[in-house]
Amino acid sequence: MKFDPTLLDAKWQKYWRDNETYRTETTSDKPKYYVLDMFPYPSGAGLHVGHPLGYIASDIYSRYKRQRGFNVLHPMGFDAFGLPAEQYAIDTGVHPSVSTEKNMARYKDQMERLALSFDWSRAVNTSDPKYYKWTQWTISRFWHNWYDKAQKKARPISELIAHLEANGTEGLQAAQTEELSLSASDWKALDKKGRSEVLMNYRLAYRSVSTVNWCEELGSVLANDEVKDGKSERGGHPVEQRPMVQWSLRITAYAERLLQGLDTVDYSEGLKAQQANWIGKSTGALAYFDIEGHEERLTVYTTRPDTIFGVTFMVLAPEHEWVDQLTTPEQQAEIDKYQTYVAGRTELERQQDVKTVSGAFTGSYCINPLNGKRVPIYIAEYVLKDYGTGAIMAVPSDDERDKRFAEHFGIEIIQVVDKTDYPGATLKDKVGVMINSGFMNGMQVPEAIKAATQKLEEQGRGQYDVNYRIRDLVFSRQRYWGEPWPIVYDQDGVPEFLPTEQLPVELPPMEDFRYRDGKAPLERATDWVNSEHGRRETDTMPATAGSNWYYLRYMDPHNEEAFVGQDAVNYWQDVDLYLGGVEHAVSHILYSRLCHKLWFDIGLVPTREPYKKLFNQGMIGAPITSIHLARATAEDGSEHKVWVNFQTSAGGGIPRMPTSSNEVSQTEIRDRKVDVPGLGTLTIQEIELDRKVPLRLVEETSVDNEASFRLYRKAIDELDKDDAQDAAYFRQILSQGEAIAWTKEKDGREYVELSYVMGKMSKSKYNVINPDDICARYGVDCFRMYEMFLGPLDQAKPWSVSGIDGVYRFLRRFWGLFYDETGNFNVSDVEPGKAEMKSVHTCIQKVTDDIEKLSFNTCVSAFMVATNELIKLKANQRDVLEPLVRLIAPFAPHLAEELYAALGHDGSVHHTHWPAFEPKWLVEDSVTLPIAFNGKTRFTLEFPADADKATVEAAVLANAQVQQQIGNKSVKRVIVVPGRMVNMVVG
RNA sequence: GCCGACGUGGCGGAAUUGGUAGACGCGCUGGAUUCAAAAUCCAGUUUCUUCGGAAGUGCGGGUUCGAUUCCCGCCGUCGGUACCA
Repeated sequence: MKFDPTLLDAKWQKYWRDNETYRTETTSDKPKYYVLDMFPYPSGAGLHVGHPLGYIASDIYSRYKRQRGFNVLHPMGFDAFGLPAEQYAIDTGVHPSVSTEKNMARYKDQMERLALSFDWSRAVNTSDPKYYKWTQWTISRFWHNWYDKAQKKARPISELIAHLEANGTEGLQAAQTEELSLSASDWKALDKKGRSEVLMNYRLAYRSVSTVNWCEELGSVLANDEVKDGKSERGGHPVEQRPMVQWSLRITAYAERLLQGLDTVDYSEGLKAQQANWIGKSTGALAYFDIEGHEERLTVYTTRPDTIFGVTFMVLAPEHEWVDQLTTPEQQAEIDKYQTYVAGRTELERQQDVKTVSGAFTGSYCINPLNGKRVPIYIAEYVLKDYGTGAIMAVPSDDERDKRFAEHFGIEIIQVVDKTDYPGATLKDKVGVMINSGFMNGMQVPEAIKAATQKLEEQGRGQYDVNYRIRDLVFSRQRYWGEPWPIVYDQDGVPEFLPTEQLPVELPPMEDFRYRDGKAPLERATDWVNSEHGRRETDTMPATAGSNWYYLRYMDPHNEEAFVGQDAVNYWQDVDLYLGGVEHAVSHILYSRLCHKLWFDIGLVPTREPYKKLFNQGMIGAPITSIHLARATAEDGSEHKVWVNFQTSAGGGIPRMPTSSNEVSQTEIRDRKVDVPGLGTLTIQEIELDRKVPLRLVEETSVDNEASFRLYRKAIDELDKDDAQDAAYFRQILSQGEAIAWTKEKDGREYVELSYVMGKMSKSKYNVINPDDICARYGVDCFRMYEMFLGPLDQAKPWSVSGIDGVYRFLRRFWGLFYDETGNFNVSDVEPGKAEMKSVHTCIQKVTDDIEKLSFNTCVSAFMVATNELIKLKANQRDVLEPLVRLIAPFAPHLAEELYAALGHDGSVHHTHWPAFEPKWLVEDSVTLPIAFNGKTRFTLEFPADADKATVEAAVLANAQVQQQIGNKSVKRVIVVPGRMVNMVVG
């Protein structure tokens, strides 16, 4: 049989389907191993070559673990709810349920085609009512619980009610929206509505008025992580801050545990840092400042209580609730004016311009609790309402922003920390010696922080405090395509979470679900809203609701009694290896960790963390090529249309791979001159057209070792019928620059040089490279191994097809170990020699180690090395080749299956054991050691493998070559590292 | 600004706890085979060189018998994040 990958692909994929080779038992006597991929949103563009990188890696690992005797759970599903599907529906008129269904089928086909060993009987779809019944149920657990800070865990609301009935809020240490003070009789006196409002203050899923990111364009609020640079991550629409009634999850209750849990999991340092950063823990103190002429004391949070003697003014956020009371009649006009100014600023404006100092004086004064000094109270937008207490004590000597403010308003600056010993130190470094600070004078900063905090506490004017940057998770969206909140309101507007029997609350079928007139689309489904149980909530949940818990559903996907069965979760426990893109590193991981911790608290899951090990694969990008038509003027004043290449005209160097989903920023044209043959130097006036060019029309060449992309004139004619519109468009734009556009090659072909950047593959950028064509041409095994061979898994890399031939050659050579040139099976049962066995076992050791390290690129190279060696040895013995087949099975499943059968076995190679590494084959009689002089290797010498240090040293010194090197110098020292090398210090 | 990652041939990238830098692959050069091409096979391929060697892993120091690896200080690239008090 000759090597024909296309034939093998078809044959064995059918076999696997027919035999359900990858079916996973829910429980087993075998040890479990759970390998999870982040499930995709099924977009209309299908899979591109970037998607499978992580899937192939996790597949190899899963197959490896199966062969090591584990019961492996390796599932796949679809994250089908969310904005993209809905937006697509609005644009095209196709209902999201229809487009999603179609796209999922296509994704599944493509994944099966790549031989990914998913157990499809376990697939989930977040938009399926059978699934989102339980998504709604998971959120009910938030509703039915509160967080007890004393016990550091969630407890049922019923226990909170019992506490309120017995003691009111006395002794209650709960995570809450605001501090409540209520006696037991107060509680008992409350009616249903009143009690509901009190409980809402404690529930882990709660409704409140909060300042949210509102995006008018999308007609919905957005979570903090859905906002980038003051714009919506999806679509780049403007986002404003707006107070609204919203459902939220009380993630702040878990801030500390989410932070500490990071020490117990195997995530990369960078990822842990990102999570920790998002949680944003800081320690410091609250300080209470008396306000002249007022009863209340102003509370501020500071990380530097030691600098309190340097306080010369106070600042409140412009939206702070006390601003009105504190404003004196004389200052009223100024404060009003400033508040109006701030309210008119968008989030983006506020972020972009942080250097401008602005603020207004309220007219009121505070008293410094430690030195009694009278300080003025200002408002300014650099103080944020939502962080700390929304008010600060300003220390202009040690804070850059306070300093700018003080200088601008002519406020006194008092030095309190002598940092002469620490040049360049900032406030955050917390170093220096205290001066002008009363009892703290002479103390080092860390000591002074403790002293100041202690003093505040003693006097009842402050206390030690911990602050977290993380905000509660806004969990409402005013959109259609998501899980409805299963909440109904009675006549008095008291909300009730529907019981499990009444779930799921299904989305009503709607034709038109555009956001309109400031109302959520579901509000228009009036029959649905006015249900027999009461008026329904019309907000839906964000896309993260479904992905928070999907890893649990895979364990037991068809359970109709529970979100996951106890037996299943007790067996599978948690995810051992989680693979996915770095773009989900913060939000998705953090939110599902939150959910898991709640479920742990209430006894639903046995582990504290959902994902033991998390690995982020790098993105595969492709060039995004663009053509630019510019209007330019020549020196004689005549006007021309010219093609310009942004990179070359800007001299901007070689574009690199971005590693996130960020949009590629357009390079500015710094140098506005272009040379055009026959016209001289032209000055570019304006870019008239800027159009992405489909990558398949582009030829890549290399000019001065830099990649260069060219569009040839005749390529336009190759646009097929599907792209008739594009073809016409390109003809049109190309004709506009006709006179001077084309550069002629020697052979007469004409081209335009294109600008390019490396970026994420996307349909809209015309740079999607589809794996199907490559698989059809080289076979799936080759595609899989090539993707792994591209480089380390966690690194971002550009897709390049150059090099795939090398992998293809390797596979054919590997095949050639089993079959001769005429296609006859040619494996002998002769006992192999030592050299052959050494090759194989070197390979077994290397591949086994490297799979464990997820270093798949080096595995491929180990296979190549072994194959090259065995070909040289003309090895064709069964005992050499059979272990190799089992070893390569996770990488090239079709090839391995075929060869395994050819070797005379029944059943699948993927159900066999992993070849055992036997170190004895690597033992050599002699070793070759490098001989170095003063650390520089000169030559090598051979020694018996068991020679000790003294023997080697003696042999080296007796060697003629060594003596020649030494010459007339003397040997000062000889270092012998047995089995490694010899180094001689001569001089 | 802060946090994190990275920097090795023409290119993608290898190098166990510090121990022969450049594995493996691409590309390129030469050769074999062929009427010819493709495919395949063989050899070479860091740079410089007076052909003895010498230098070399972003730059400058340090530790060490020995540094791509460890330490200090820079430079550059990428990613995340930010009036967070």
